[in-house]
Amino acid sequence: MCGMRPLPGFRDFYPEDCARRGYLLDGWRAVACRHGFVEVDGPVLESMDLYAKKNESGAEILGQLYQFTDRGEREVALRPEMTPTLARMVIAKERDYRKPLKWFSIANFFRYERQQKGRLREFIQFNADLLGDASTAADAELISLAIGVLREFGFTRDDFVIRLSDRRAWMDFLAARGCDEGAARAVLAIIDKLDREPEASLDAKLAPHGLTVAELRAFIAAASPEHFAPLLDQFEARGLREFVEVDLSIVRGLAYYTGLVFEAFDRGQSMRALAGGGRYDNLLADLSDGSVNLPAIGFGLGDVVLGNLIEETPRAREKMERALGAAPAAEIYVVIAGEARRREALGLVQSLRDAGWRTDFPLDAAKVGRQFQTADQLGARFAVVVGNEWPAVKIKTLATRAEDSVAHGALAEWLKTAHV
RNA sequence: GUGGCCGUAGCUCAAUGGUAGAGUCCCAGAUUGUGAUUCUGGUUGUUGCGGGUUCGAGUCCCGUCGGUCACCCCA
Repeated sequence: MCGMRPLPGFRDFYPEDCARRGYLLDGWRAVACRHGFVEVDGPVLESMDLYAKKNESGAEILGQLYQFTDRGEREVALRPEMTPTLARMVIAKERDYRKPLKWFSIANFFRYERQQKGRLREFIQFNADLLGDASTAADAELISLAIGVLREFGFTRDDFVIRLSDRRAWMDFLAARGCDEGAARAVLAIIDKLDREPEASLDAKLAPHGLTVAELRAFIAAASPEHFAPLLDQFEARGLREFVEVDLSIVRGLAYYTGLVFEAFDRGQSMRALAGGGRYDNLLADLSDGSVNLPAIGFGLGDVVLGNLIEETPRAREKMERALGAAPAAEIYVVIAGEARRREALGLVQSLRDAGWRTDFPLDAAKVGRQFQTADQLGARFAVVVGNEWPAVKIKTLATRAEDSVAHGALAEWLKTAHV
């Protein structure tokens, strides 16, 4: 009310929302580290030049920037993606690091677009990039990370698939059909819409290039597996072959991709791509005017679509709920049964906290029944009752309602054995 | 930027153009030290906002803001 809502496309994170977000970020970070990637980050605010330089033709992209003039008269923008920042960082200090670079980042991004399912104006994205290695082994390593991230949340081959494609296959095909590079780019944009636009309208767009939808579909259907055989073998060796398939209809929208491109989809096809990426072997050289020439491959994965798919997939949702349930607001609730013992209870609370237990207690005098109810609602495993029996305390295991009694000095030991 | 649908209590939703309601949540209590149920009581509304039609508008019309979905775009 009172107009005190967050801006369109922006989110408040209440405790349960923060817990969910933490679950996603922890999973991303854990899997990336497990794959030998290290974390990097950059500023939320960047100079406009960083984006203007990369997208000479991208007036559309510039129009989606949160852009303004700062108090120092600088033209700046909130970051809409990680790649320009990453490219700048790599170009500046790449000689300080052994190759290949295996970097990942977890960052929030801002795009001024109308929101819809799976798309907001501020979102969080996991980005991973492998730089300085142009091999198929590097391709497989990066895509395996994408698979690993999705599997981490409980998804299986029944839930998602990575579609592999290669722009070089298309460029060779189109060159053989007489398209120059500019025409080929235009055709790629049309291929990107194959399933979304009526065939007749696509045929009309293809006519100037001497092509038809039928011919494109025939090429997609005839996708030569030999070309992908070395890559597919890498997944075979990792036991991940079932998570990938070749699909040349994937071309991705960005102009800077130079070869392999891929997208992750939910098997139900009920939402937009979960993740997408590809090779951009020329970008660093282009941005650094040739001074840094590193091949690179990377992908991004957003929190919004991933969160939606987790909610819609029972196996994944249950896994998340288990994880969140395992981290209650309090493990131990100290019940103060007699206010005369509040000082002793405070000392006990402090010692439990120092010992590493998530501990809570009532700030005000309250009925014992109410205190137990609070303990229950916080998700505590144990209630420790401090009252007349001091220096002994009662320990109640809330789930079983079993009660035990120990000297307060022996509580830490009791909890340690009970916890195992 | 374009279009469809939607906007009523904190939340989920009712109400033929005729007195704005239910459930839930939250708070308090049910003979003073034991939590899931139950019972009782209580708070909460400029019906998103602004105009218009009408004797009368939550309801119909226009605008606006927001939500949602699709187009555009997808880094």
